[in-house]
Amino acid sequence: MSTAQGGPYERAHRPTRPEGAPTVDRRSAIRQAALRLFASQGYRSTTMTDIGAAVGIRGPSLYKHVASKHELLAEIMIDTMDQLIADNAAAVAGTDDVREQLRRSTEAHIRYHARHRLEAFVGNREIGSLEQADQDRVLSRRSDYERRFRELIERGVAEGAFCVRSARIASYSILDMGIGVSSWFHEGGEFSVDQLAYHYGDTALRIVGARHPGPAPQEHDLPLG
Amino acid sequence: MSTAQGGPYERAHRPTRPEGAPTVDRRSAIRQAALRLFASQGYRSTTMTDIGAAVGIRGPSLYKHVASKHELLAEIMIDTMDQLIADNAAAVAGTDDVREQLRRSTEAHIRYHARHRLEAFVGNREIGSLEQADQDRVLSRRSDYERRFRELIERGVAEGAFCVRSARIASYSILDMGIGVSSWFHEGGEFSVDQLAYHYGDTALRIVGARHPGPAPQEHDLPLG
DNA sequence: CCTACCGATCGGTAGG
DNA sequence: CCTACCGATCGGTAGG
Repeated sequence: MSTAQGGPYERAHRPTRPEGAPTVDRRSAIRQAALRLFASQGYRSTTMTDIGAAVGIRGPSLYKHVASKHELLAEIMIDTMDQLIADNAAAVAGTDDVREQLRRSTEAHIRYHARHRLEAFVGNREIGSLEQADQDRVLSRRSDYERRFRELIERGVAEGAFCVRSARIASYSILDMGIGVSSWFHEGGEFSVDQLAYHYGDTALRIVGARHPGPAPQEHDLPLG
Repeated sequence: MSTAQGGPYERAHRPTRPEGAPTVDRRSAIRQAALRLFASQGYRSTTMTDIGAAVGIRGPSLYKHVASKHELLAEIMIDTMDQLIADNAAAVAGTDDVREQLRRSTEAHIRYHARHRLEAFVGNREIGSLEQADQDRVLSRRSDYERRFRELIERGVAEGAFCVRSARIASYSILDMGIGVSSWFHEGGEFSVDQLAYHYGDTALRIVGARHPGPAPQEHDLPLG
């Protein structure tokens, strides 16, 4: 059940590293190990002993670097939402065209869920494992993030660029597709991250029934069109 | 949150029911309570004491009705996949038109995820909590289910009815949208289950770039079209 | 960074 | 269907 067990031997009382230098490094190693374990075994099934073993120390020694197991999970999930929001802000900042903004927002969404599969996966599965205060922090960020997509689509509809019955459901559709990516994507498969992002950018535009820009309104034969 | 709690009183040593009659009823009550608790707290955080309390008995008494906590989870998840596959088989059986088959498949998918939110939610979150043999059973059914959508889309492309770059990704997109529904849908909201299913049926046809049937090929202005 | 250990929890069994 | 309880696990602390 445990992981990087170097075997029960040659472990007793290895002296500390050359004096406190790589402590910062150590902390991120712990976080990374925790993330991997949370993703593969679940938060609840991962023990401090597991996390310690993954970085070569005992469970109780982790408390020199982190305050608690909860803190590790909360940090991962809050940072994930902050990154998604920051990426989205950058995506919409580059253009005024609502179609292009939706394409870039979707690409950023997909890129994050493909490149940071584990963070996204844990972030979506372990919300209920957070303490109330941290759960509130994550959920309010998630609401912000969802609103960005919804309002973008509403604007597209208002401008006549998009055609959907419900901007809310269209935004959920696009977001949920991306969340799914974090479950099945792996590098080295049929598509690269960039190809995947571009593909989903197109799909998002299909979902919202995007019409080509230009002076003359165009016809198309889509359902709901 | 709990169900048939008769209160903590009048509980000590109630004699068994009129001889083995409602045992079947009891068992499904236990299963329903377990499902609710697994969904809200997670499998690992739900105790046999919790489940027992939800049906008005003590934890150890559950073992008169179920073999183990694992069995409860495995049953829920396997039945869920069997139901999805059966619904899909019924959906495609009613017509030969590939567009209509995709629409009905998507509607059935959405309907299940809206009507059986908890089953779908638990089924997607707790795969890692299953024992190996049960996990294999669930994953092989899931593969079957995914293949049905993928092959349907491949056929649509071959017939010239659909236009996608990757049938696999298109099928994941549609399936993942549905999975998402089980996270946010609740009855009494903006849409009924039927409206939601119809809406997503349209969206699926947009995703695959469905063209209208008929002798004359038509033009449209979709990306990837 | 370690060992020793506390306090609490939990799935399941024994025996009635 | 109950109480009593076993065996195991776990997050975190004490003290070095």
